[in-house]
Amino acid sequence: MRATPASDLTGRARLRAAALRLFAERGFGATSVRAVAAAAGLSPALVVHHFGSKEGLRAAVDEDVLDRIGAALRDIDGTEDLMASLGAVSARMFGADPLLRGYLRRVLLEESPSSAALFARLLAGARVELDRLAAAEEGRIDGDPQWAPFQMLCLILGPLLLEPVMQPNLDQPMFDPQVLARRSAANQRLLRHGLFGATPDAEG
Amino acid sequence: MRATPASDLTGRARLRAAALRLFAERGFGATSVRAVAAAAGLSPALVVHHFGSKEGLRAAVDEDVLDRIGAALRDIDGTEDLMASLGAVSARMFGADPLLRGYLRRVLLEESPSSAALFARLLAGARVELDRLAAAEEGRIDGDPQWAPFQMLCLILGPLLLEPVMQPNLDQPMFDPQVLARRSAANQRLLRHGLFGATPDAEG
DNA sequence: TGCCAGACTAAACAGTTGTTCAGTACGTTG
DNA sequence: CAACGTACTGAACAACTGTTTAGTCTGGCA
Repeated sequence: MRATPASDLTGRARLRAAALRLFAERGFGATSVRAVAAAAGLSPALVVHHFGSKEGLRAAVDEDVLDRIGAALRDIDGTEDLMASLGAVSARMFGADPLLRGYLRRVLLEESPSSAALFARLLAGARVELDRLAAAEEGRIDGDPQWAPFQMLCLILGPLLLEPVMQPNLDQPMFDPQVLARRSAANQRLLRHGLFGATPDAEG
Repeated sequence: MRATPASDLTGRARLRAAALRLFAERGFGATSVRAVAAAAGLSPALVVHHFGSKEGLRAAVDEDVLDRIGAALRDIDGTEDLMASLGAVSARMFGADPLLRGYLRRVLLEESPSSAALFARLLAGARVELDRLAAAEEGRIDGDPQWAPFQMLCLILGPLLLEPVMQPNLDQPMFDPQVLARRSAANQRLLRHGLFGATPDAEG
């Protein structure tokens, strides 16, 4: 599928990749065009040749990242198993690439068209997911039904956003597939029964 | 004659306040010393005179912010009412000042001594809070007891971190005291019984 | 073969960056 | 009074910023 052909190892792609890394690590404002070019082993002038400006480079990186996430979300949309979908969302989206996580972190906490679009999509997904969960459960949501999807997103996105401060307090890598699966199971348990399980039977 | 020589309207304090605002709005890397000085109506050279360097200024702002938060947390430590404490944490800490929220957002998502110290403190608080909650409930935690406090922090910090992307999807100001109280009640309900309430009884 | 579009570069542009320096104003202390 | 420390300033510093320009190289097409 993803061929990664030579055509995508061109200067343009190298610059975008280097920018993703540096923007994720240092932030957009603190990253110079020269630093990006140097990291890609290319000339600074090539940035403006390919992307028009530094802002154009950011737009290209944004688009690339959002495309990747959009594709991951689309892949998941078909799933029917609750557990699998909740877990898969986290795994596919955020487990993948530490750089992607870092970049996403920065995107999500500013108000921009990109971030608004991404969050709207996540919110819609959370609502669908909640409906499924409600259907599997008895039915209606107890508390504030409008706030519930936001709570769900907090549980999913929280570890992503707080990774830098949470990780030092944990002994296992937060985005290891196994840990991630365990976490999404815990999230689901919390959403269904709260922390203090009403049904201590079932799953071991 | 300064109108109020009361130790905290001096140039030093004005610079710190201006820096807090600009760092919160644009980030540290994207804020120039000149911009800070101009916002405070002072000369750029005064920044280095008082704080040694731009980095020194950041340290001073960090210290100021963490002190404020530490004080707020200390005030709460005495509380006994569950609902009140969970709500009060959010209200006192984050409801207060939009600038503080913005700054905190940036601090929390990088790995630094400041952020590590702050999060460690929050984590300890969450554990205490959870113990209280568990005591009020029957007893032990169902799922992963080590992860539970992190989930709690996700619910509390999530809206803070995601404010810029969440707010456009809501019709009321997220950090309005009333909204905040409702949110913390919803969080507590979620933690106790999950989204699909087992006990639809009274509520305050 | 000649030719040209596109990838790519070195050098230079004007503006901004954090920081330094020399010096002024002023309240306190000797 | 003089001397001093401290808040504060404008001007200048070298280094860096994003961007421009003029030019070299290369692969494909006429």
